[in-house]
Amino acid sequence: MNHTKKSSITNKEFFVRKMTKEILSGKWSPGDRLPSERDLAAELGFGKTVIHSGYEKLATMGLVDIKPKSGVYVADYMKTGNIETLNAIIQLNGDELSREVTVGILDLRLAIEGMAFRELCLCRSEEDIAHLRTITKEIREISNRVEEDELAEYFFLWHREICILSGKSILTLFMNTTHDVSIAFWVNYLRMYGISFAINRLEQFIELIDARDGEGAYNLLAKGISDYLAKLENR
Amino acid sequence: MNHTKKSSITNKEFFVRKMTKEILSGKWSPGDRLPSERDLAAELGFGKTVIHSGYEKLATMGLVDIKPKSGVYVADYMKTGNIETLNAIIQLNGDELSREVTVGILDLRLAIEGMAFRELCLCRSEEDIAHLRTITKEIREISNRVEEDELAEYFFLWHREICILSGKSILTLFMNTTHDVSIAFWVNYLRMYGISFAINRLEQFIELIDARDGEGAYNLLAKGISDYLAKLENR
DNA sequence: TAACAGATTTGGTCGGACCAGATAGTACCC
DNA sequence: GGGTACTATCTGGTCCGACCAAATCTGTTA
Repeated sequence: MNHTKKSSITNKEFFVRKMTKEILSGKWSPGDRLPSERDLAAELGFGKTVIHSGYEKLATMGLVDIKPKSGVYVADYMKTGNIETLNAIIQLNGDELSREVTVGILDLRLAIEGMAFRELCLCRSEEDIAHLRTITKEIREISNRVEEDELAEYFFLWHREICILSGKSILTLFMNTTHDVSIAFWVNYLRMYGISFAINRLEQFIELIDARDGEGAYNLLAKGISDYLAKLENR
Repeated sequence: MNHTKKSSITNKEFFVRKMTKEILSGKWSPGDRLPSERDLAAELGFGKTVIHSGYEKLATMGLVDIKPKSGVYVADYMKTGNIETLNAIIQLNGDELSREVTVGILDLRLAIEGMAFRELCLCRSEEDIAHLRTITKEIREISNRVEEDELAEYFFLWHREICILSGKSILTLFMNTTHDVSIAFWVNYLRMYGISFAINRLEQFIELIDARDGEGAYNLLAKGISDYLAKLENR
């Protein structure tokens, strides 16, 4: 059983990817009944356990509805899907974000991070500032020797750190929920503005937090977002 | 194998709940290595498949990290968790929402639904208005004969309908992501304001959408949220 | 002390079995 | 002909015990 890409891919993963592609490409329509676990197991040569587990995964991705003792049906995922569904769609499209998706993400980021910035400015300690400076310095050091995917991850972690330091753990949990979709955004962002500009922006945020200027940090975030959207527009 | 509570509870559910309690109660610390699938299976008298499946579930809840061929480790869930983690925490606390969580949810709702209201006011058709009136009428009719949980579900669906009708499917996906946590909110809301007030509020929204007054709808939403928080404060 | 090789432990997979609810077909009765 | 009750079958859900390959540990060797 060789799946060409990685020999480490499991049968479950293979099945999940196969079905994801089939569903998102429109081979099946919402409401369609998918083959039973037994039939698929026999057809693909996998165990029923694998198909069962795979269907469960697809259900958490919002792509199928499992009706016990009845069957597995393609979900109306544009109505009932969730972030996981969005992640699947983005991955299939090769990390290309539509403008609509981008606007949606940035609106959420403004809500989440804006709140985090304000909270952090109220409670930030000297250690917090020092910590932010340290990880920013680290990003600058590694920035010219890592892939853009990895760098995007670091930028995500930097902004998540704001949520963590703010002490409002609920913000961190929401932030993590948008992880995959945020990475796709950061890759685009870094391509558009360049690494140097992006890191400078991080340092500007730190200065504002150091000065306990919550409104300033919020406004800088809002301005950065509207600039990005404008630049995206006349590209 | 009798678990006293419900005879219908599966071994997998039993295991997941047990581990969820143990992890969230602090019996294990982030980074701790949990017992191997085999050991737990032997200890609890379950099959290894059950434990395996249970660990997978706990991983999607963000409570554990599974390192293949190595072991299962308790995740630093307050840093790396997601919405699923939040759902687990809320369920363990008996659907009681802390003020911090409530504020976080409402901030997100304002971002998501506020955008949906504005978009809908730009593109709403006569059919949209008629549809909203219909489902609102349905809610009024069933409101005195269903459980509060079910009614909360209807209120969630009403607000999700705003996202769907707005045509911005990304908003719907985000909205669905907050489902569980939103239900907990709506139960609280309906208890606090009463059913009649809540339904009247829905009808006010419809009038504003009919008049294409996006700002008005946004402001009404924002006012409703700040009122709710204020009422929550001096309770 | 460092590196290699084998034994052990680990999560992942598999297929066969059983359960109980859903479903559809059939025979029956009014 | 239309409704009803029964039954055979199909479904997802669960469970077990065995096997696999990779990660890890251990003890020996150079």
